[in-house]
Amino acid sequence: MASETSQTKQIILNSARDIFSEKGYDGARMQEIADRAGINKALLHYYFTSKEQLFKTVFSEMMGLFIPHLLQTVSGSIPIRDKIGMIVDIYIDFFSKNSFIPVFVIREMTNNPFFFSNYLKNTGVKSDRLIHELMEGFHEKVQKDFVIHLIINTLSLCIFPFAAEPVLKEVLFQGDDNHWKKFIQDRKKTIKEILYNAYSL
Amino acid sequence: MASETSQTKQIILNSARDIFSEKGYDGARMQEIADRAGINKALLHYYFTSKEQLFKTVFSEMMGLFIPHLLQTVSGSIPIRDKIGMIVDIYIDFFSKNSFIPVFVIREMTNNPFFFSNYLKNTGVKSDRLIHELMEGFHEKVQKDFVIHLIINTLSLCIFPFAAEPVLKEVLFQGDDNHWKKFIQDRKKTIKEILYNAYSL
DNA sequence: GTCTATATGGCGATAGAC
DNA sequence: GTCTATCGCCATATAGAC
Repeated sequence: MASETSQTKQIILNSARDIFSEKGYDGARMQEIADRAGINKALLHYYFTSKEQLFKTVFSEMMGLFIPHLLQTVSGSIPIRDKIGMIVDIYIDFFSKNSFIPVFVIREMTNNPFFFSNYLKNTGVKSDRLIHELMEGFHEKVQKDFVIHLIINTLSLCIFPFAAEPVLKEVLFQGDDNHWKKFIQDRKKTIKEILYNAYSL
Repeated sequence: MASETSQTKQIILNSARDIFSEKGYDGARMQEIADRAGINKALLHYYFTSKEQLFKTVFSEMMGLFIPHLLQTVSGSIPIRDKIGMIVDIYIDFFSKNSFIPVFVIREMTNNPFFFSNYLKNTGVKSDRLIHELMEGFHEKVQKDFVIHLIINTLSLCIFPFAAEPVLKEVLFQGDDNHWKKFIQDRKKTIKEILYNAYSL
């Protein structure tokens, strides 16, 4: 029946998400995805005709987990200081619980940059409009590149630590997971201070 | 003769570096590496017994291109402000010319974190000593985590933009490469200002 | 050292029974 | 919807001539 169907499909998607996150598109094996889902390869191909189609579905699902919330915050009519603060909180909290996403996004964005920009295009995101909304948030007149630096600085400070987590945790904290978790929570405050300072907010 | 030998070997390594950078370990094909080197697969296996061995050689060679210079700067006896300034310049200049390295490092560090921490271990890098050297660079007494934030902030601001380059260039600059290059040169100044500001240097 | 040819295994995908 | 069995291809790696 229909509910059984979609349940199996969702189990496959969860399994695929885990494997693609861990191994990347090229490293992932359909067999491994099937194993983790507790089914066989044939059934996998019954629901998703190809590996690429499965991947695209997983990719869109992942983006949908945090992009809409983020866009809504950027477009909101609150002061720019609060916008930045909220975005930092959203990013750090979300990536703390889903630390595989930054790794996934960076790896696949370099493997196939058009998956990402097409996703944005298809969901109707206009980067130019977002940039102008942020520009208008400043009291004085600011240049476009000024705001782009702000965007990239925020993304860098929030995303990079998670992308590099395995090595940073190992090298700087000798693999101590509790220390790492505490450090990441500290980071919300640290990043906000840096950005408020840098942009006199 | 010996010089011919090592010349072929070096051509293979250059070729392998390009392909591994572009496609990652799993995406890279021995055939493609051989093609770009202008030889055949059999000869490739004559010089490097396995794909993994070839990869490890390339990886170490890449790390050797910028890690030593960086460590030397951190351990130097110059004021901390100058250290940070120099590190930012080194990173941005080097990655501008070798933009494949951040992508490569992030992808492979997540695929196999121990390649990286083993590399550091084998080259005798003591992260704890580096942290303490930086701590002593501040006039007032600072906590260890304070310096670790500084390190991660610097790495984030310098590395992330290159790791995300394909998407950022497409989404924020509509693929305009000249604008991107100009923007990256600006970034040296921007990053230094942010860090000097954040740490009252 | 460098080549052609081939072994060997694994992977994505399909056929077809139930 | 779910399974077993298998096809066809491609990738790494090796054998062996020159």
